[in-house]
Amino acid sequence: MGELRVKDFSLKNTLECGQVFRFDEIRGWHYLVAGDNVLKLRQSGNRLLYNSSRKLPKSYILNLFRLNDQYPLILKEISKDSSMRKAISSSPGIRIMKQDPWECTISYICSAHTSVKGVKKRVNNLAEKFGDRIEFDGMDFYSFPKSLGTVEQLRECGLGFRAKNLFRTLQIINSKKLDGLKGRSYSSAKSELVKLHGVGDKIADCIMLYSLGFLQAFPVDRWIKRAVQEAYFESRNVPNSVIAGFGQAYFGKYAGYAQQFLYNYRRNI
DNA sequence: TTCCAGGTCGTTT
DNA sequence: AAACGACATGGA
Repeated sequence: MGELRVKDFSLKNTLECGQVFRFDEIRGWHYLVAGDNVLKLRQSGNRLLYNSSRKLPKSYILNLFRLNDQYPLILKEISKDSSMRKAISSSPGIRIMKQDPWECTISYICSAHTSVKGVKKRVNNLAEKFGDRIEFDGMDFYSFPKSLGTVEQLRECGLGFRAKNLFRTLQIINSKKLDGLKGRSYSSAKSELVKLHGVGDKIADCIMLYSLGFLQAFPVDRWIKRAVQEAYFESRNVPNSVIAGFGQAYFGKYAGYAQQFLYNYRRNI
Protein backbone atom coordinates (compact mmCIF):
# COMPACT_ATOMS: atom_id res chain seq x y z
CA MET A 1 0.00 0.00 0.00
CA GLY A 2 1.46 3.32 -1.04
CA GLU A 3 0.66 6.80 0.13
CA LEU A 4 0.99 10.15 -1.53
CA ARG A 5 0.56 13.70 -0.30
CA VAL A 6 -1.80 15.56 -2.61
CA LYS A 7 -2.92 19.17 -2.82
CA ASP A 8 -5.71 20.76 -4.86
CA PHE A 9 -6.96 17.30 -5.81
CA SER A 10 -10.21 15.39 -5.48
CA LEU A 11 -10.00 11.75 -6.48
CA LYS A 12 -13.76 11.38 -6.52
CA ASN A 13 -14.44 14.48 -8.62
CA THR A 14 -11.62 13.62 -11.00
CA LEU A 15 -12.86 10.10 -11.66
CA GLU A 16 -16.55 10.93 -11.73
CA CYS A 17 -16.52 14.02 -13.96
CA GLY A 18 -17.00 11.96 -17.11
CA GLN A 19 -13.50 11.87 -18.61
CA VAL A 20 -12.63 8.24 -17.82
CA PHE A 21 -14.81 5.15 -17.97
CA ARG A 22 -13.18 2.09 -16.42
CA PHE A 23 -13.60 2.59 -12.69
CA ASP A 24 -15.95 1.53 -9.95
CA GLU A 25 -16.45 2.35 -6.30
CA ILE A 26 -16.38 -0.82 -4.21
CA ARG A 27 -16.54 -0.83 -0.41
CA GLY A 28 -15.15 2.68 -0.06
CA TRP A 29 -12.36 2.25 -2.59
CA HIS A 30 -12.14 3.41 -6.18
CA TYR A 31 -10.86 0.68 -8.51
CA LEU A 32 -9.52 2.04 -11.79
CA VAL A 33 -8.31 -0.08 -14.69
CA ALA A 34 -5.76 1.73 -16.83
CA GLY A 35 -4.15 -0.33 -19.56
CA ASP A 36 -2.71 -3.42 -17.89
CA ASN A 37 -2.98 -2.07 -14.36
CA VAL A 38 -5.69 -2.18 -11.74
CA LEU A 39 -5.38 0.68 -9.28
CA LYS A 40 -7.07 0.77 -5.91
CA LEU A 41 -7.43 4.29 -4.53
CA ARG A 42 -8.84 6.14 -1.56
CA GLN A 43 -8.44 9.73 -0.54
CA SER A 44 -8.51 11.06 2.99
CA GLY A 45 -7.90 14.79 3.04
CA ASN A 46 -4.49 15.41 1.56
CA ARG A 47 -3.51 11.75 1.73
CA LEU A 48 -3.98 9.51 -1.31
CA LEU A 49 -3.75 5.82 -0.45
CA TYR A 50 -3.17 3.44 -3.33
CA ASN A 51 -2.33 -0.10 -4.27
CA SER A 52 -2.11 -1.81 -7.63
CA SER A 53 -2.17 -5.23 -9.27
CA ARG A 54 1.45 -4.68 -10.27
CA LYS A 55 4.14 -2.67 -8.54
CA LEU A 56 4.07 0.90 -9.83
CA PRO A 57 6.29 3.89 -9.03
CA LYS A 58 4.77 6.99 -7.46
CA SER A 59 5.49 8.81 -10.67
CA TYR A 60 2.86 6.68 -12.38
CA ILE A 61 0.15 8.11 -10.13
CA LEU A 62 1.53 11.64 -10.40
CA ASN A 63 1.52 11.37 -14.17
CA LEU A 64 -1.87 9.70 -14.51
CA PHE A 65 -3.66 12.42 -12.52
CA ARG A 66 -1.40 15.24 -13.70
CA LEU A 67 -0.62 16.05 -10.08
CA ASN A 68 2.39 18.13 -11.08
CA ASP A 69 0.27 20.63 -13.01
CA GLN A 70 0.29 24.12 -11.54
CA TYR A 71 -3.29 23.96 -10.38
CA PRO A 72 -3.67 27.41 -8.78
CA LEU A 73 -2.29 29.00 -11.93
CA ILE A 74 -4.66 27.01 -14.13
CA LEU A 75 -7.69 28.00 -12.06
CA LYS A 76 -6.58 31.61 -12.14
CA GLU A 77 -6.29 31.48 -15.93
CA ILE A 78 -9.76 30.05 -16.53
CA SER A 79 -11.65 31.97 -13.82
CA LYS A 80 -12.96 34.56 -16.26
CA ASP A 81 -16.39 35.15 -14.73
CA SER A 82 -18.91 34.12 -12.11
CA SER A 83 -20.33 31.23 -14.18
CA MET A 84 -16.93 29.61 -14.37
CA ARG A 85 -16.14 30.23 -10.71
CA LYS A 86 -19.43 28.63 -9.74
CA ALA A 87 -18.66 25.57 -11.86
CA ILE A 88 -15.23 25.26 -10.24
CA SER A 89 -16.46 25.64 -6.69
CA SER A 90 -19.20 23.04 -7.21
CA SER A 91 -16.59 20.32 -7.93
CA PRO A 92 -13.18 21.42 -6.68
CA GLY A 93 -10.07 19.39 -7.32
CA ILE A 94 -10.88 18.02 -10.76
CA ARG A 95 -7.71 17.13 -12.64
CA ILE A 96 -7.53 16.36 -16.33
CA MET A 97 -6.16 12.82 -16.45
CA LYS A 98 -3.48 11.62 -18.83
CA GLN A 99 -4.83 8.44 -20.34
CA ASP A 100 -3.21 6.08 -22.79
CA PRO A 101 -3.89 7.38 -26.33
CA TRP A 102 -4.86 3.99 -27.76
CA GLU A 103 -7.32 3.31 -24.95
CA CYS A 104 -8.64 6.85 -25.03
CA THR A 105 -9.27 6.80 -28.78
CA ILE A 106 -11.15 3.53 -28.70
CA SER A 107 -13.15 4.55 -25.65
CA TYR A 108 -14.26 7.82 -27.19
CA ILE A 109 -15.19 6.23 -30.50
CA CYS A 110 -17.54 4.17 -28.32
CA SER A 111 -18.88 7.38 -26.75
CA ALA A 112 -20.66 8.72 -29.83
CA HIS A 113 -24.35 9.36 -29.31
CA THR A 114 -24.71 7.45 -26.05
CA SER A 115 -24.61 8.02 -22.29
CA VAL A 116 -21.60 7.85 -19.99
CA LYS A 117 -23.13 4.73 -18.53
CA GLY A 118 -23.46 3.32 -22.03
CA VAL A 119 -19.81 4.02 -22.79
CA LYS A 120 -18.71 2.26 -19.62
CA LYS A 121 -20.81 -0.73 -20.57
CA ARG A 122 -19.43 -0.96 -24.10
CA VAL A 123 -15.78 -0.46 -23.12
CA ASN A 124 -16.08 -3.05 -20.36
CA ASN A 125 -17.59 -5.46 -22.87
CA LEU A 126 -14.57 -4.97 -25.12
CA ALA A 127 -12.19 -5.55 -22.22
CA GLU A 128 -13.95 -8.71 -21.07
CA LYS A 129 -13.99 -10.10 -24.59
CA PHE A 130 -10.52 -9.12 -25.79
CA GLY A 131 -8.50 -8.18 -22.69
CA ASP A 132 -6.60 -10.31 -20.17
CA ARG A 133 -8.10 -11.29 -16.85
CA ILE A 134 -6.42 -9.72 -13.84
CA GLU A 135 -7.25 -11.07 -10.42
CA PHE A 136 -6.88 -8.47 -7.71
CA ASP A 137 -8.37 -8.20 -4.22
CA GLY A 138 -10.31 -11.39 -4.90
CA MET A 139 -12.08 -9.85 -7.88
CA ASP A 140 -11.71 -10.23 -11.63
CA PHE A 141 -10.75 -7.24 -13.77
CA TYR A 142 -9.85 -7.13 -17.45
CA SER A 143 -6.98 -5.20 -19.02
CA PHE A 144 -7.67 -2.88 -21.88
CA PRO A 145 -7.22 -4.94 -25.08
CA LYS A 146 -4.14 -4.52 -27.26
CA SER A 147 -6.04 -5.83 -30.27
CA LEU A 148 -9.70 -6.40 -31.08
CA GLY A 149 -11.67 -8.73 -33.32
CA THR A 150 -14.05 -8.65 -36.24
CA VAL A 151 -16.89 -6.25 -36.88
CA GLU A 152 -19.29 -8.99 -35.81
CA GLN A 153 -17.49 -9.41 -32.49
CA LEU A 154 -17.54 -5.66 -31.92
CA ARG A 155 -21.28 -5.68 -32.55
CA GLU A 156 -21.63 -8.40 -29.92
CA CYS A 157 -20.14 -5.90 -27.47
CA GLY A 158 -23.09 -3.61 -28.12
CA LEU A 159 -21.28 -1.08 -30.26
CA GLY A 160 -24.06 -0.85 -32.81
CA PHE A 161 -23.25 1.52 -35.67
CA ARG A 162 -19.91 2.34 -34.01
CA ALA A 163 -18.63 -1.18 -34.71
CA LYS A 164 -17.77 -0.52 -38.34
CA ASN A 165 -16.15 2.85 -37.52
CA LEU A 166 -13.99 1.31 -34.82
CA PHE A 167 -13.00 -1.63 -36.99
CA ARG A 168 -11.94 0.64 -39.83
CA THR A 169 -9.99 2.89 -37.46
CA LEU A 170 -8.21 -0.14 -35.99
CA GLN A 171 -6.86 -0.94 -39.46
CA ILE A 172 -5.16 2.46 -39.42
CA ILE A 173 -3.84 3.20 -35.94
CA ASN A 174 -1.40 1.73 -33.52
CA SER A 175 -0.33 3.24 -30.25
CA LYS A 176 3.00 4.40 -31.58
CA LYS A 177 1.37 6.44 -34.29
CA LEU A 178 -0.87 8.20 -31.78
CA ASP A 179 1.98 8.94 -29.37
CA GLY A 180 3.76 10.62 -32.25
CA LEU A 181 1.07 13.33 -32.28
CA LYS A 182 2.17 14.63 -28.88
CA GLY A 183 4.88 16.84 -30.33
CA ARG A 184 2.75 18.28 -33.11
CA SER A 185 0.84 21.55 -33.17
CA TYR A 186 -2.80 21.56 -32.13
CA SER A 187 -4.20 21.93 -35.63
CA SER A 188 -1.73 19.47 -37.13
CA ALA A 189 -2.51 16.75 -34.58
CA LYS A 190 -6.23 17.34 -34.90
CA SER A 191 -6.24 17.11 -38.66
CA GLU A 192 -4.61 13.69 -38.34
CA LEU A 193 -7.13 12.47 -35.79
CA VAL A 194 -10.23 13.43 -37.75
CA LYS A 195 -9.02 11.17 -40.54
CA LEU A 196 -9.94 8.23 -38.30
CA HIS A 197 -13.37 6.72 -38.84
CA GLY A 198 -15.81 7.70 -36.13
CA VAL A 199 -13.60 10.59 -35.02
CA GLY A 200 -14.93 14.09 -35.68
CA ASP A 201 -14.11 17.43 -34.07
CA LYS A 202 -15.45 16.56 -30.64
CA ILE A 203 -13.85 13.15 -30.20
CA ALA A 204 -10.58 14.40 -31.66
CA ASP A 205 -10.55 17.12 -29.00
CA CYS A 206 -11.24 14.52 -26.30
CA ILE A 207 -8.32 12.37 -27.46
CA MET A 208 -6.04 15.39 -27.52
CA LEU A 209 -7.12 16.69 -24.12
CA TYR A 210 -7.31 13.41 -22.23
CA SER A 211 -4.34 11.57 -23.68
CA LEU A 212 -2.04 13.78 -25.75
CA GLY A 213 -1.55 16.69 -23.38
CA PHE A 214 -3.28 19.43 -25.39
CA LEU A 215 -4.81 21.34 -22.49
CA GLN A 216 -6.20 24.00 -24.83
CA ALA A 217 -8.56 21.49 -26.50
CA PHE A 218 -12.23 22.31 -25.85
CA PRO A 219 -14.44 19.34 -26.77
CA VAL A 220 -18.02 20.38 -27.53
CA ASP A 221 -20.68 17.81 -26.77
CA ARG A 222 -24.37 18.43 -26.16
CA TRP A 223 -23.81 19.45 -22.52
CA ILE A 224 -21.05 21.93 -23.29
CA LYS A 225 -23.19 23.31 -26.07
CA ARG A 226 -26.02 23.95 -23.61
CA ALA A 227 -23.74 25.35 -20.91
CA VAL A 228 -21.93 27.76 -23.22
CA GLN A 229 -25.05 28.91 -25.04
CA GLU A 230 -26.79 29.61 -21.74
CA ALA A 231 -23.89 31.41 -20.11
CA TYR A 232 -22.35 33.26 -23.05
CA PHE A 233 -24.82 33.40 -25.97
CA GLU A 234 -28.08 34.37 -24.26
CA SER A 235 -29.36 30.83 -24.87
CA ARG A 236 -29.26 31.33 -28.62
CA ASN A 237 -28.54 28.32 -30.80
CA VAL A 238 -24.96 28.43 -32.07
CA PRO A 239 -23.04 25.89 -34.20
CA ASN A 240 -20.62 23.62 -32.37
CA SER A 241 -17.70 25.02 -34.32
CA VAL A 242 -18.48 28.49 -32.96
CA ILE A 243 -18.73 27.13 -29.41
CA ALA A 244 -15.34 25.45 -29.74
CA GLY A 245 -13.74 28.58 -31.13
CA PHE A 246 -15.24 30.68 -28.38
CA GLY A 247 -14.08 28.28 -25.68
CA GLN A 248 -10.47 28.28 -26.80
CA ALA A 249 -10.33 32.03 -27.37
CA TYR A 250 -12.10 32.97 -24.12
CA PHE A 251 -10.49 30.54 -21.70
CA GLY A 252 -7.03 30.35 -23.26
CA LYS A 253 -4.34 27.70 -23.03
CA TYR A 254 -6.10 25.76 -20.26
CA ALA A 255 -9.50 25.79 -21.97
CA GLY A 256 -9.70 22.03 -21.54
CA TYR A 257 -9.88 22.45 -17.78
CA ALA A 258 -12.62 25.05 -18.17
CA GLN A 259 -14.50 22.65 -20.41
CA GLN A 260 -14.28 19.89 -17.78
CA PHE A 261 -15.74 22.07 -15.03
CA LEU A 262 -18.52 23.37 -17.27
CA TYR A 263 -19.41 19.92 -18.55
CA ASN A 264 -19.52 18.41 -15.09
CA TYR A 265 -21.51 21.29 -13.64
CA ARG A 266 -24.10 21.43 -16.41
CA ARG A 267 -24.56 17.68 -16.51
CA ASN A 268 -25.30 17.52 -12.79
CA ILE A 269 -27.86 20.31 -12.56
C1' DT B 1 -43.72 3.65 -25.33
C1' DT B 2 -41.18 7.47 -26.03
C1' DC B 3 -37.23 10.10 -25.24
C1' DC B 4 -32.46 10.97 -24.70
C1' DA B 5 -27.60 9.93 -24.44
C1' DG B 6 -19.74 13.20 -23.92
C1' DG B 7 -21.47 12.49 -32.38
C1' DT B 8 -20.26 11.43 -37.06
C1' DC B 9 -21.14 11.59 -41.74
C1' DG B 10 -23.22 12.40 -46.11
C1' DT B 11 -26.67 15.31 -48.15
C1' DT B 12 -29.27 19.48 -48.87
C1' DT B 13 -30.19 24.28 -48.31
C1' DA C 1 -21.31 27.67 -43.63
C1' DA C 2 -25.28 25.97 -41.35
C1' DA C 3 -29.14 22.69 -41.06
C1' DC C 4 -30.97 18.04 -41.49
C1' DG C 5 -31.53 13.04 -40.92
C1' DA C 6 -29.82 8.29 -40.51
C1' DC C 7 -27.35 5.54 -37.65
C1' DA C 8 -27.91 0.94 -33.15
C1' DT C 9 -28.35 0.35 -28.31
C1' DG C 10 -29.85 0.74 -23.64
C1' DG C 11 -31.58 3.01 -19.58
C1' DA C 12 -35.14 5.86 -17.48
